Amino acid sequence: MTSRYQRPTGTLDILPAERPYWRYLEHTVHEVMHLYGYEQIDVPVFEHTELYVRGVGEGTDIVEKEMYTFQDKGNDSLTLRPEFTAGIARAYVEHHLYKQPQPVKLYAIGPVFRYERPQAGRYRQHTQVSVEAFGEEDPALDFEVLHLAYHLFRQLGFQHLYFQLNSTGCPACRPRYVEALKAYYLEHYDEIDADCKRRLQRNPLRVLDCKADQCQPVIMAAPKILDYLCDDCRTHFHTLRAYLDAAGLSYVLNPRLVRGLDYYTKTVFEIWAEGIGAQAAICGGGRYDGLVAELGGPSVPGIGFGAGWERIILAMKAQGITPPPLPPLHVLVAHMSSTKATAVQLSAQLRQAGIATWLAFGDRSLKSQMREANRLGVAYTIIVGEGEVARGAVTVRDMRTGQQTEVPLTDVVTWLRAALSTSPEPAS
RNA sequence: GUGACCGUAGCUCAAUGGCAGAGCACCUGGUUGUGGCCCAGGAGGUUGGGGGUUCGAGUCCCCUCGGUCACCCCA
Repeated sequence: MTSRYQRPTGTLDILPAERPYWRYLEHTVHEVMHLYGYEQIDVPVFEHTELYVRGVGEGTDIVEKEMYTFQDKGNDSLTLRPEFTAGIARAYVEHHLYKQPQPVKLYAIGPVFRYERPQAGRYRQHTQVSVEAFGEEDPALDFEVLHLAYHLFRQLGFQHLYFQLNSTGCPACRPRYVEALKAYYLEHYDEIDADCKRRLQRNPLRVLDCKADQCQPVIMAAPKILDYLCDDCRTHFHTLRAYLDAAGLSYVLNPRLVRGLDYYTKTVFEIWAEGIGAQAAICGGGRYDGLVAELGGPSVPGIGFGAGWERIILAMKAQGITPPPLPPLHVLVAHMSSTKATAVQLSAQLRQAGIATWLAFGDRSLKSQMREANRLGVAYTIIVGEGEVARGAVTVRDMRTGQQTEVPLTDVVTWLRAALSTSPEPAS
């Protein structure tokens, strides 16, 4: 049957079979965040449109063509969040968190929305964990954030990931670099493709990560931003690298790494995974020292990153990382149709006693109910048979050994608790 | 927004323009009340939708919807 309704383009239903990945990610993220002293925050799924225009930047693709913007009934222009950082920075300012001891270290988990053409690892609604630390310019904080990301992925079981690191300078030094880059590109104007000609006008730094073969020689010989950093940025970057090197956190120095959001300053980084298509970045972020001020707050530095759940899961599958399975049910209650009433009451008692129970429905053969029990992987099947009920008892079958025991109804809970505690690993 | 490829059973896929099929999954039986393995049987389809060509369309053509992948860009 073809379904009358289907999910909107670029959205995902996460069916039970997929859930273990999500549960595992969520669990691991909370654990690692706590380990590094980060606290969870939740911000609205939509904000005033202006926040993103100011925060993310007017000329960015996100703002120009990817936002889900709508008018509400009060004629306010609202936008489904296309990223977390602006909303979290807004909350930081709105609740005067800059008056608390700094740095304020936060993380958030939830859906973000961008109107894009879907492809491998890219969806219109996707899930991110966003990590943000405000109020500290010490490169030790950059190190901490990078190390947190590294730790998170190691904890998840990743072996082969590629850390990409760069510095994009600050308002003091970046303009000089952009001028130099533009001048260089104008000299090579007829060697670059149409996209790059357009980038040169709109967002010059982006020419650096052009993928067109034609542009590669030009990129290779282009001026490097690291040669243009001001003293402050250079010192910051070198200190961070020293910390990373000492910690044995290996990375690729990638002078072509630039990011599409306007707020980034100094440190920028991404983590790439293989085997998940063209959208290889499972994590991306950097420092945004001007953002809080841009949003009307005090001049407070910040750094953070976002990591995309769906891409992480793709990468896990590509690398053969499987999440721990959910625990199966403890018991299935099977019955003859004549004993169903007893079975129904027993299932309620078992659940009240904390025993995970599947009740067989309908009037089916015991064979069929046993097959169901086998499929569910329960440790025990409780057979509510006529003879047993007449004696005030049930038969309990150990699904691993096949051994059966008649247990008085009044003792079933105690019996099962004892049995389940001695054999926590159910039959599979 | 641009481009390429693809829509057949719940899933993965067959079917030269000529009877819509297989494997897996599901259900039932093989045991008057017993799972897995095995065996037998069953159910399940508007071939995404609409139009056209043709004696005849899953197959060819057009439109449309959807998916996938890539570009742009991003997690």
